[in-house]
Amino acid sequence: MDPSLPKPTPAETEILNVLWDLGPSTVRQAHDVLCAQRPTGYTTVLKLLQIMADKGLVRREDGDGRAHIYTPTLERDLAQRQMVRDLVDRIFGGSATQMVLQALEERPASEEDLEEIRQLIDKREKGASACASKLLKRSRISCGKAS
Amino acid sequence: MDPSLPKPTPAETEILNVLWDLGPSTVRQAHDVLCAQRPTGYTTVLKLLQIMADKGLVRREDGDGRAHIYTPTLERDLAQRQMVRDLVDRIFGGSATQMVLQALEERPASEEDLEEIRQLIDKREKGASACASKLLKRSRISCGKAS
DNA sequence: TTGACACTACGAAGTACTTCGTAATAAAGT
DNA sequence: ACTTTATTACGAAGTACTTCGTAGTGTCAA
Repeated sequence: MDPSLPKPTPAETEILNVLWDLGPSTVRQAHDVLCAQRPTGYTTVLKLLQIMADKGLVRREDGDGRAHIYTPTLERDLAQRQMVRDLVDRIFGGSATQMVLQALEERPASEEDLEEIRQLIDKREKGASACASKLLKRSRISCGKAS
Repeated sequence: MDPSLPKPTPAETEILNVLWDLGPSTVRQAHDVLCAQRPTGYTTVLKLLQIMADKGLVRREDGDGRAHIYTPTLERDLAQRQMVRDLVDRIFGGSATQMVLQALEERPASEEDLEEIRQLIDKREKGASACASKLLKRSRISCGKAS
């Protein structure tokens, strides 16, 4: 069903972002948004979408009028995960953890963000190994001073 | 000093990985390793390294014999961070948090890994909350949330 | 010295990516 | 019907990436 789609190129990724934001769109709609970000020719967007349709990155359907409607083949989060995977394989030796550490190093995340990540980890740990002892080890916000 | 080096291409990244693993190396050393991973011509590696030297991705020095010695310009972790940042900007709208969430979604990390991440978050949060509660003296940096 | 060898320099071919111009076509207005 | 307008199809130019072959050059041993 999904015979491993090709990795979108930079220009293609830009278009995918627009489609994910807008939902199924015509060339014109995509072009208008894209053009607001960066001067772009209409036929450039058209061509890109045609190529992407050939590659299977987008689906092309007929709309009311003559304009076609383009829809990304993959959901945004799925595509994101694939791209993350690609990066992890290429430069982190397959260790997502290493990448996460670098990512957290790079940008100061807000407290809410950190909390969100923490919750995901909690869920993970709970699910991954139902080791009861681990659960006790968990303390919410550590209020102590330096470690 | 570091006039924003160009982003390494896939083939260049492969070579950088080898150089980071091996340390400063000759073309032959890099080629041997690379060739073990995937059949590669010697002059291909040579050419790539020459191009990378032109771009500033590697430094080229004279070795004992005729062979030059190539060294990555950037430390591995720094380069990794740049590439992460690039990905985050291109497909996560600049939110490293979103990427971390997807990364953790994608691959089941080991418990040790999760613990490591948790510790980093703890350190982070402590820094932030310490700023909020303890160091409220206005003489310090006014600490809004991390922007 | 000369031949063998290792390394470098250079060029060129093949592919992919990006961009746009032009022509063809269909819809809509006058 | 005819002109205008919006859309698609196609091709082509320019750049970048990847790969490798060939030629040049220096080193060392016999």
